[in-house]
Amino acid sequence: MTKDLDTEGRVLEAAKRVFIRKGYAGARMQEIADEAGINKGLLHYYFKSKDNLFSAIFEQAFREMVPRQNELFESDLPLFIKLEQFVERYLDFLSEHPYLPAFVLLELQRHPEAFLQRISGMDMKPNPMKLVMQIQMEAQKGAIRIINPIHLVVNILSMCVFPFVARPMMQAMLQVSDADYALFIRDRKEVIVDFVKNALHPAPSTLH
Amino acid sequence: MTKDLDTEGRVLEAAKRVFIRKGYAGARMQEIADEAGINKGLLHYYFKSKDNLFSAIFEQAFREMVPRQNELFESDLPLFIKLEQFVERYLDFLSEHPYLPAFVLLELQRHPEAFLQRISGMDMKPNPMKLVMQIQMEAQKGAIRIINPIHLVVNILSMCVFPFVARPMMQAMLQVSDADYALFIRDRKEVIVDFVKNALHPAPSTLH
DNA sequence: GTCTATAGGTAGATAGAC
DNA sequence: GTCTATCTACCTATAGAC
Repeated sequence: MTKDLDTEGRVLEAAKRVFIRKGYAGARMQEIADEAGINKGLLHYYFKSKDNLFSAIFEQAFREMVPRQNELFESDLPLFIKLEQFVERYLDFLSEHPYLPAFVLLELQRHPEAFLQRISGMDMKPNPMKLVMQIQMEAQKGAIRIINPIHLVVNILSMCVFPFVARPMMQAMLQVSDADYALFIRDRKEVIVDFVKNALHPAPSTLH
Repeated sequence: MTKDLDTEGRVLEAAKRVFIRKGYAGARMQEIADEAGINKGLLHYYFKSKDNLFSAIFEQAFREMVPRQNELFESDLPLFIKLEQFVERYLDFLSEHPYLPAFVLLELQRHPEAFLQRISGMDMKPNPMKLVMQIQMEAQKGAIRIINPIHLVVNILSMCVFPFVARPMMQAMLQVSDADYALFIRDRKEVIVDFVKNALHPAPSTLH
């Protein structure tokens, strides 16, 4: 599957696998070379240092995660249609890259200075402001309950992403196999959409 | 503040700080020794190896996080009271230990074999079954909407924990300072409780 | 218990042959 | 471009004086 790539491409593929599995500190240049089917010397020929190689991988991973969020933030669809589309697509994407969120979020937490400024130079900071405006408009029209839009966005992202970040603990808690967890995630598409729709329903709550 | 502890206690405190900040692979025994105000040799006198020391720290961190979840799972209070109490207390706890969830969840993801079996020997696996039963009862009575209880539990945990795991990205997205983020978290207590209550409201949704 | 010194291994990086 | 061999630095762990 990686046989048709040139050497630099194979290195990037291998580095991505190893860095995502082990993190920056746990990754070994030797292991990346082994997975790419080359030797250490050649690694440094293509990427001068471990830092360089990691930056390339991290930026790529970040570029994969964030534009999917911007789908939610920047499309012009009606609110609930947008919500459905986003949850559907994002959960599909995360199911195909289940270790990506933990990698991005954790490395971000461990090297905040270095990367936050690199990201600002990437002009792809997630920008939820358009969505925030849309939510406020809907609330003013009375179409949905009044809610702080920022918290709503964070709630949606939380329910989508957290099951991937916390997967080992969730699986231990629920005592389910890998296959069953995949089914569980698939079910969440509908569950999350319904949950949010109901939470936004404009009828006043009489529960206490 | 750590002056009144004996050496072993100071080592544990220092190790916890360093491991949580850097992770297992990124932590250095030298740094732990420095933070504890002793030298490397003495570290090995108390804990034979880095692995040993890490296990002690990880188990302690795990023991701090999980019983708080069990508060939600095992108390006998009415559903919504329990929910309010849990969100309030868990967010307070996480605010005091903001880096704990990322540490536990990530190291769990990177050493699944070793720790999942250790945890099963700790007889403190989170067990949500009692809460699941309670949710089913309430739904049968018609007091709340019919919902898969497992997904409801995961939704609640997600909305509480995710903002701490994803903090750097959230702060970049929302462009808020550390102090403002603390206020944001404080606001979430009420937001999450309201959001869940409304989502569970038994009135049928007419939105589309 | 606490220290210094160092062994033993491995990491990232470079030099140079082909 | 790709390899082998090697340098240098650092990390974990141990030995042994006090």
